[in-house]
Amino acid sequence: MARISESTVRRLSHYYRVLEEVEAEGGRLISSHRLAEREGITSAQVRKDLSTFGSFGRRGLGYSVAHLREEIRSILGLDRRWRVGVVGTGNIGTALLAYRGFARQGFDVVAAFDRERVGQRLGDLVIHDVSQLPALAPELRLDMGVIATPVRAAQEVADLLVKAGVRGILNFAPRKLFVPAVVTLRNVDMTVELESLSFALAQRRRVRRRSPRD
Amino acid sequence: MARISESTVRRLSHYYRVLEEVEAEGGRLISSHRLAEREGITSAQVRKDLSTFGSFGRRGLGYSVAHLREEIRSILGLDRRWRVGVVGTGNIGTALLAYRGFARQGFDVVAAFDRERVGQRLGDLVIHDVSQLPALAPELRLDMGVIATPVRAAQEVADLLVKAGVRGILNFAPRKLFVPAVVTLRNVDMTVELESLSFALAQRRRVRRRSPRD
DNA sequence: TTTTGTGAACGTGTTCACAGCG
DNA sequence: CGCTGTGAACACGTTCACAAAA
Repeated sequence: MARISESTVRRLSHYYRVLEEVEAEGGRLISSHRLAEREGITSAQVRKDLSTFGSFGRRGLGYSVAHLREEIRSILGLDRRWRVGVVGTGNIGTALLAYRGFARQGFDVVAAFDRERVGQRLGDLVIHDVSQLPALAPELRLDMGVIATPVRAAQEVADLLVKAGVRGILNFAPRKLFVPAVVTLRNVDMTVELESLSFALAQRRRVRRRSPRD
Repeated sequence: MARISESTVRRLSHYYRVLEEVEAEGGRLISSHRLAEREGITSAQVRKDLSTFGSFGRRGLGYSVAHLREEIRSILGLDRRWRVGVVGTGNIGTALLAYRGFARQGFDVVAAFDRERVGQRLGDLVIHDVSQLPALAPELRLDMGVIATPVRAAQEVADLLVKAGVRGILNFAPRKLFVPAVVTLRNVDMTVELESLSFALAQRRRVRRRSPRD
């Protein structure tokens, strides 16, 4: 199979969500055009993305909503359950633990770690000290780890998670992390997003000043 | 000025953070090579990014840490303060309100909205009902809005923020929002990130199964 | 006739490689 | 000699446009 771009995978997530909605609304067929419309992209993009994985549509008709949803579900690996450990139980960590949507989509948070708050309950879980991660690793069998700690602890936690055998890490700390190539890393960096907004707003202002009539 | 890519701006944020660190460590000069190393990218990328905005380096020497940091600060619009309104005071909204780092970088959260919890205090702020947004808009003079509400309210809140005159929106709700072109929109979607991890992990497994000796 | 699936064309972002300058 | 700044080459993702199929 040809290499699949990160952007294709992200769009697959979006298609999946739209399909869930359309299905709930009772739609049975959907064209690439309508799917594209709801995501604000082109229909060619939708067809190209989907064709990477197979021929799911029927010419002249479109895609079966239920069937396509099921295909994407399988492609994204949402047809199985993933064991997730969350490190850091501040607001972000808590948000992840609280959001029922994740459990519904196959992500089970099976352990929560923090340096403080050890022993406290958080939902069904008891908070462990981060130092317990290596000892608990064999029993937890984590697939993924979420880093929701302060910046300064992030790399150390990443190392611990890697040693604990996770194959994916979702990092919320605003810092570049280094992990072995076999471990997949995704970053969510609110600082970058806010600064990118700041740039866009400052930029408009600059452009307007420089060329008031363009 | 040539069109500036989204990825260049995002890297600028990263450079900025590295420069702050290096400065704190007492470094006075930095080469594109060293800067690149800390971000895990190529030095050509660093030079290309920076050259979009000017010639900040000195051949044979590198970049002055303090000067480059200041230049990027100005480019990103962090040399002024932005008035931010947060809608939704669940875990995500609270995280934003609580994180001191934002205030330090020029983002002042000047209002918090929610449907529930109206009248409660959150830090320095009193929570208002979302319906009060139009009435409060002239006095608040918001530059940006953060949407940290449940999915179903997100588009409605976006419309309210646009009417309130914000020029930038940071959206945490996992749904495509439609806003006028003059308003800049950035999305943070944890669902997409988790599903992209899930894909990567499922993918490795598939690849391994298909070609055990490659 | 409608809509998919897909090569070809296009555009954008990244990397190369080296001239230019300190 | 070292490191920046930058055209040229390259790689990759997106859009076009149309043959194929229902």
